Amino acid sequence: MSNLAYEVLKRNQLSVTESRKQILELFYERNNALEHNDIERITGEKFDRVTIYRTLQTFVEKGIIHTIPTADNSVRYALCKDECTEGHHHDNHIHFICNQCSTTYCLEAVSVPEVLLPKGFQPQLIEVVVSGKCKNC
Amino acid sequence: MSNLAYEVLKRNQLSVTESRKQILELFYERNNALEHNDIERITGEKFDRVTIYRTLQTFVEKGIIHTIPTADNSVRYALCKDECTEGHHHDNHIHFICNQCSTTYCLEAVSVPEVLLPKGFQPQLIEVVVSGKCKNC
DNA sequence: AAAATTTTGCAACTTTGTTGCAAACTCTTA
DNA sequence: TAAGAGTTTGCAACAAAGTTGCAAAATTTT
Ligand SMILES: [Mn+2]
Ligand SMILES: [Mn+2]
Ligand SMILES: [Zn+2]
Ligand SMILES: [Zn+2]
Repeated sequence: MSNLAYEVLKRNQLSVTESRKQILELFYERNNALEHNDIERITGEKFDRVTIYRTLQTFVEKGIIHTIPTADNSVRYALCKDECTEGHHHDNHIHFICNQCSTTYCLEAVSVPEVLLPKGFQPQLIEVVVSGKCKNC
Repeated sequence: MSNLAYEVLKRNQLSVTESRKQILELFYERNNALEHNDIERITGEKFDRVTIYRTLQTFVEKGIIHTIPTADNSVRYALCKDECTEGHHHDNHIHFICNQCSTTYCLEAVSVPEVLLPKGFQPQLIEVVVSGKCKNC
């Protein structure tokens, strides 16, 4: 819905522009992770590459989307839950990357497991990325 | 020791060349993860950028080193344990990246925790990357 | 020591990401 | 609802990261 994107932008004190609206809508429609490149491809030539970079960066800063670490060096982005706010991400779920269709899922139902670190190491953030075969492959 | 690198290359049926020996020695000396860029910097202008790319790629294929996923999009490499062989990595440890000194550790002592996935998802590889403050910071 | 094989370095190119700036757009306020 | 202030966009130019083909150099085999 066009309205959701609008509301989210407003709530985050962002000017509502065509690029921001459409890129955000894309995330709501697809409901899985996207890379810069996907967005460029899907939106066609509509927005400048630089605009897409800047939009994604803004969304990350505002806590609207988060990045997902991958073994190859691509950067993927996915929607945050509502608890994330400017400068403070509170995502506590793991990620799944399908080796076949390469879809990337946020598995909100699976929370990050405890890990016991050696003496002297103080954890701040734990990222778990599982790869394998997804439910559709 | 120059000899260790030599042996490892031989065991993996790789021709022993200056670049391979020196890059591999670097991993043994430093004993933590390195990125392409580190290697270029440390070895000075001695080897071509392309050679470093190709050497790292070869080492990964042979199971001599493995890559470590990171949230920013840098690619880090670290030595594998002996059980890794051509085409088959058997690393079962987690990684720690220090936010202060940005050193990346393979925590061999900490094994990857179990994760229970939703129905339909079949795990093949689980990557755990913890970031925070390391034992030296 | 020569021949066969592999690796290297170079050049040229692609892809990815960054920056400064004027023009276009969005928001505010009267 | 129109002008002005502020923000965002697209372009150009650049920098960094990664890839490919190929001849020359090095390594391994015979
Ligand atoms: Mn996620
Ligand atoms: Mn490791
Ligand atoms: Zn799949
Ligand atoms: Zn540290």
